[in-house]
Formats: sequence, structure tokens, C-alpha cells
Amino acid sequence: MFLSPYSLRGALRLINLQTMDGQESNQAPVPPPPQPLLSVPFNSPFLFAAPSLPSSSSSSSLHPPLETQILPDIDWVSLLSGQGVLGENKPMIESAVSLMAENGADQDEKGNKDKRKGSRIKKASRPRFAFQTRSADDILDDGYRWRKYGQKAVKNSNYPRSYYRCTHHTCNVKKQVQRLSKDTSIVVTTYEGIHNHPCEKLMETLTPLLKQMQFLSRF
DNA sequence: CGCGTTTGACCCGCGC
DNA sequence: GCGCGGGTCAAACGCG
Repeated sequence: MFLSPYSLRGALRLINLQTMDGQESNQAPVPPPPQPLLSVPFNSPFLFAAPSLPSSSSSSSLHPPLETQILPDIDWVSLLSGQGVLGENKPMIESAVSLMAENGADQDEKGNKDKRKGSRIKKASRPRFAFQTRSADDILDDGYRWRKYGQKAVKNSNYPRSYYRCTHHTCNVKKQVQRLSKDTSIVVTTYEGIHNHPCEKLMETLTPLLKQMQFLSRF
């Protein structure tokens, strides 16, 4: 399964992080979004291009169709990679990112104090955003490689929360994955930070195409 | 052997 | 100060 900058246009509906951080507790002050989940198959051409292309990752096997809460006109690739692929959507992206940074600033600080006792370096807040997918699989293939570094049972939830880190050596993006106990078919994924490198699978897909275009442009 | 997962221990913030 | 809960570490383990 591969990301496409065009097919991915239209991004994921942002969930209020207070709800996210409340471990889906019922006392969350923000009511759930009124509209139903949009039925957008996650591995459909609309969201992912060239699902049959070869891949080295074992996680690239086709996922069952997912329903994803999305907002139109947010560029998902730009949001993840920090690159402005679709400039017209930038204001919305920035607002979304800043919103998440604002909401997640406290946790960001909390989560980065390990091994730094005595020298409290106030870390710049990192953008966070979350979305829900309706899937049997906890892990959706977003094109990046992740390494799991922890799993915790969280209060008020029947399902543990898993912690992942981007395996790219210079990248410090993390994500949390948790299945809702209220609706076990829904997986909540929270991203923290912005990738400072291109999506590997996207580049794998585009590189041969770009080479071919370069070759053809010589004529 | 390299890479990813598992899991218990540990750290830290927060509320009481 | 203490206990709780969330987040992270790191050794052990599994797998290709």
C-alpha cells in the first residue's frame, strides 16, 4: 500500500485531543462528532495509490477496508512530512498543527524528561494530531516505518495503548495507537511531531517515475 | 545477525 | 510525602 500526494488529499478528521487524552472516558467534556464516520476504504485508490506495488515491508499486506474520519482539504502528506505539497491547503494545515501543538504541549514536556534529571530543557512543543479509523487492524500502513517501544494498559479502557517511534534515525516522530473500548471497531491513532524525511514508500513509488520522466525529458 | 516486539522496571507529574 | 497513572527505557526474546 502506498501513499500518494494526490489521492491522500483530504485528510483525517481532527479529534479534540482532550477527548483523546481522556482515554475515551465518558466524562470527556467534548461530545463526539455529530457526523458519522465516512465510509472511505483506507486502501482504496482514493486514499492510497498502487496498492499492488511490491514492498519490502511485511506490514504492507492489504488491510481490510477502513472507515476514516476525515476533513476535506487537509493535505495528509504535508501534515506528516512537513512539506508543503499542496500549498493551497497550507493555512488549514498550519491551523490544524498549531491547534494540536497547543493541546499537546503539556504532554510533550512530560514525555521528554527522561534521562535529563536536573537539566530541565524546556522543549519546543510538537504538533500532535489524532484521528479515528474503523478497522480490525490496530496498525494502519501510513508509509512510514515504526518501532514499538512500549505498551501500557490505560485506565478506563479495556485495550492497551501502544507506543511507536519512527525508525528513521534523525526522525523523532511518535505515535500512539489505542482501540476504543466504547466501540471496539475504532482505532485511535495519535501522531506527535512532524517527519523530517520523506515517506519511504512514497519515494520508492515516485523514484522510478521521476527517473523515467528525466529520461523522457531529454528528447 | 539485524531488526522489531514484549514486558517489567523506572521516572515524572499531579492530586490529595 | 505518598500513591496513581501515563510515558519511556532496556534487556530478553522472536523471527526472517
